[in-house]
Amino acid sequence: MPRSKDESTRTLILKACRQLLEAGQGQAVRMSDVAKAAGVSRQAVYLHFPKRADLLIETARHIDEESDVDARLAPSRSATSGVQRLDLYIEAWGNYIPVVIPTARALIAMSDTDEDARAAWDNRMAAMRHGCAAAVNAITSDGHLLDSLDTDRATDLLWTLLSVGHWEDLVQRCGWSQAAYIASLKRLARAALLSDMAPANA
Amino acid sequence: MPRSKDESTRTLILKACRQLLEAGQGQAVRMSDVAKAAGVSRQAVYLHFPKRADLLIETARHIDEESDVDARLAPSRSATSGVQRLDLYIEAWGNYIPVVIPTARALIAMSDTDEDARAAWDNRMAAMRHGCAAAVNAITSDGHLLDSLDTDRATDLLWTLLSVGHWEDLVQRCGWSQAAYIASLKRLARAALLSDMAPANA
DNA sequence: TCGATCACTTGACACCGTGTCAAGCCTCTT
DNA sequence: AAGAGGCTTGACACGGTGTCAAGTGATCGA
Repeated sequence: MPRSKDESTRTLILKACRQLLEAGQGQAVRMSDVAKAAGVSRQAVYLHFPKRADLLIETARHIDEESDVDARLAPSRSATSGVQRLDLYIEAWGNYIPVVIPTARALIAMSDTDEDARAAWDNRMAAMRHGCAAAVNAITSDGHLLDSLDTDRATDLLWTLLSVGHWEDLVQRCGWSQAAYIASLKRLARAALLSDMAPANA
Repeated sequence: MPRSKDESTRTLILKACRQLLEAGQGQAVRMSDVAKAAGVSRQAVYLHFPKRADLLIETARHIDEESDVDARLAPSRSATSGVQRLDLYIEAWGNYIPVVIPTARALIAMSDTDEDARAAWDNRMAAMRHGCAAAVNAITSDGHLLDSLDTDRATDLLWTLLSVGHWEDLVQRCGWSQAAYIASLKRLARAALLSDMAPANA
């Protein structure tokens, strides 16, 4: 029974994996769990994803597609000022974090032991960094970057402020609402990057 | 052969564990590795530390003692202004992070699967938070806290800025020097917490 | 209609790291 | 001489990953 075309076994597994990661808070999701949840044998999972790392990596990609990550980032790309670009990027990425975080956590945990997982996560973080760099460049073009910062350092700073760890700390450990997180990050990023010459509000 | 008193087997194991964690960058340190490094049987390790989590927790405590963590924190406690207390606390904790980070990483990794490890790490973070709260309170007393923040939120913010994740991002992933990290964090914390009324330099 | 192939199932097994257990050994104490 | 403490040795159970071989049953092409 080769499955209906649009609900291929592969997709079924990815959805099951995602769901388990989102449901089982902090619990390690095993290959057998995923198989059971997908209504498929454990070996079927290995047929599609040779290693656990592959499954997690592909689950992350699957989430990217399902939640149209490109569309989320579009607004910031068409911003008309550096500060606006900064704000819109923070909104886009900051609101995407809660979507990927369960899978991201699993991937990060695997990074300790698995080279592929590590590379995949680094890749994602590099991509995110490009967005940061773009915002910093826009701010620099406007002449609003803090004098004491060069663009690389500013990018480093913004990148770390937007790290998933920071989100986890504020939202999950401190119990901030998502809205409060976004608002705070906008303030923080401005305070960290902008010179006094820059406009105080967007 | 019951060991010389000041180099008890227990201490030998703790030192070996610490050394392995510091040397083997990112490699998972196994119980058998520790035993071998301590020149002791694997069972001897289990005799002193029933679970791997116990070993890691005690290693962290051992590091605290060896590097006199209390002495490090003393200066910030005797600060004469809020801003100074903030600076001194950032220096104390920020310079301690590189000392504990290898053990901390291992402990954090275990937190995913081990409840004791999780509790131990949460404890440490709670203690760190108290230092943050003290600094925030001192700033508040001086009337320098940003109007839009209450003390809890300000503490949350400072606590997340001082998280080990933030340090890892800037120092390990972005390659910042420790000095640059400390300097940047002082700026960032001031920008995040202080009102315009506050003195610009310490 | 036969037979090949594809997609999956079943069940076994190796490997690794953690944690447990039992027996033995050496040395220091009384 | 007896005991006890502190360690060693070697075995084993368990759980999770990853592998392998054989088998099943639809579907598709000749």
